Amino acid sequence: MTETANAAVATTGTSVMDAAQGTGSPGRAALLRALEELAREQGVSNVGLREVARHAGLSHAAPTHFFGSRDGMIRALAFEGLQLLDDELCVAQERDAQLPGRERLVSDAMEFVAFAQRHPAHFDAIFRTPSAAAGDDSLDRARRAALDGLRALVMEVHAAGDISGDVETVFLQLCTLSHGIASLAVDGLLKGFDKVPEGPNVSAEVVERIIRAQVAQLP
Amino acid sequence: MTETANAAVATTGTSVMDAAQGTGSPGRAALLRALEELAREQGVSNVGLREVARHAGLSHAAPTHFFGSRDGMIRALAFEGLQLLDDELCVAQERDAQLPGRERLVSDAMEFVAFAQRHPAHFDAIFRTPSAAAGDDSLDRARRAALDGLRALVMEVHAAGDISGDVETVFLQLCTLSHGIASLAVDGLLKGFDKVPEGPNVSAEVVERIIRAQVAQLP
DNA sequence: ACGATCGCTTTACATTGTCAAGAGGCAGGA
DNA sequence: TCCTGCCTCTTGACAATGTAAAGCGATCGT
Repeated sequence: MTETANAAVATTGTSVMDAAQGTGSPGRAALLRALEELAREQGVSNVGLREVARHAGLSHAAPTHFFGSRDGMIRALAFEGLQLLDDELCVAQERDAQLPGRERLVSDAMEFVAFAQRHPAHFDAIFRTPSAAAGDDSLDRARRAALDGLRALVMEVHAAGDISGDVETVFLQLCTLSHGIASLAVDGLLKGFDKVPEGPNVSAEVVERIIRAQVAQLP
Repeated sequence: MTETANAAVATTGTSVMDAAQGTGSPGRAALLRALEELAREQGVSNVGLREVARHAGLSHAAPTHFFGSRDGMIRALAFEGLQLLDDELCVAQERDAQLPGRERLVSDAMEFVAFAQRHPAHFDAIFRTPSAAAGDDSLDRARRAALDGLRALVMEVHAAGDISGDVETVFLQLCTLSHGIASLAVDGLLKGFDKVPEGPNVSAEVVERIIRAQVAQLP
């Protein structure tokens, strides 16, 4: 039983996504909440297995029981985060369905950055701890699937004639730009720039200015 | 002597930059080389203090002797990397001095992600391990200084009339886009996209396509 | 010649991640 | 009813880690 625990959970669900929350024993959920809270302050890769257990009020071996290993625990948080990301992006796309095409692109990219700032621990686990996910292709697939929503939106806006140019390149531009903003914002590395006010997290206005400039410039 | 070792080194040099290589005892240099090699495969935050010492053929306490702590060791790698980044960006800017304005922007941004792919351990230490640098404002300042070259270039190109629009926003666009590409490329997260060939590291052509599209669209 | 500093090791200790072996409870079947 | 198995979780142990303190030889300034 090296990592069968989460592997089983990951392949049992109906969709690829509902792996994390699926069958939630109270202990398991408490551990994930503790991990999230600690990782939000220290970064995922700096939280310890036993620290999480202590914070959740359980014995030091509880995490390995549920997740198989420390990496398994982080993977579980990543899956939970992908589910969350998918949900939030879906409701945002619904909400903005009647906006003009380019506005929908702006909104979607902003929503991605907002997700990273709302759930920094999840964001970290999903996109910035690939070492913990090495050899787990299910996470790779889930990660890619979560981005398909944005890809589809780009194609839709392109088909409607609101933008032109190569669809995949536009998609890559939006992905990398959003990821860059989110990463820098979460790490507090955007603080030193002009026009970026200090504060707990980067204001949405700055994010919006960057993304809006980007989208407005699309061919 | 909590962290006086590197703090002393960091404030002794003539410039802010030459902190890492400055006074290099052979042991210290060997440790940094070992750290770089190990971090290039495992990621900075997954390499252990004793592992580095072993790899360098020294006793397990050698790193703390030179760097004060594990975090100090990572900070030292970050400073070394900033020096390196500054150098490489400078020679690139000289080399491209006679190119048209927008080409210089493209080249500079590409040089940044090339740096990240050439020196993933340094890139990681500089921009993606802020927890290790917490409370060390000298690293913050050095990080920002390293980006001033790009900012100056943007201002120059703007002054020459090759681009218009808000300079700081353009600068932020280029920074966040480059950082996003570099981060995803280093973590191997760009592999699953269409148009991105598989391989050890993302080909420069893809990077160029994204950045070139970005720059071409600037107002 | 001699103390001080540099470069590094040895020893020691608290803490971590992981494994094996349970303990207690709840379900279902005989 | 009792037995069996599973599910949740603990206890105990072990190797490995990060950090601190003390020490040891060489080199250097005085």
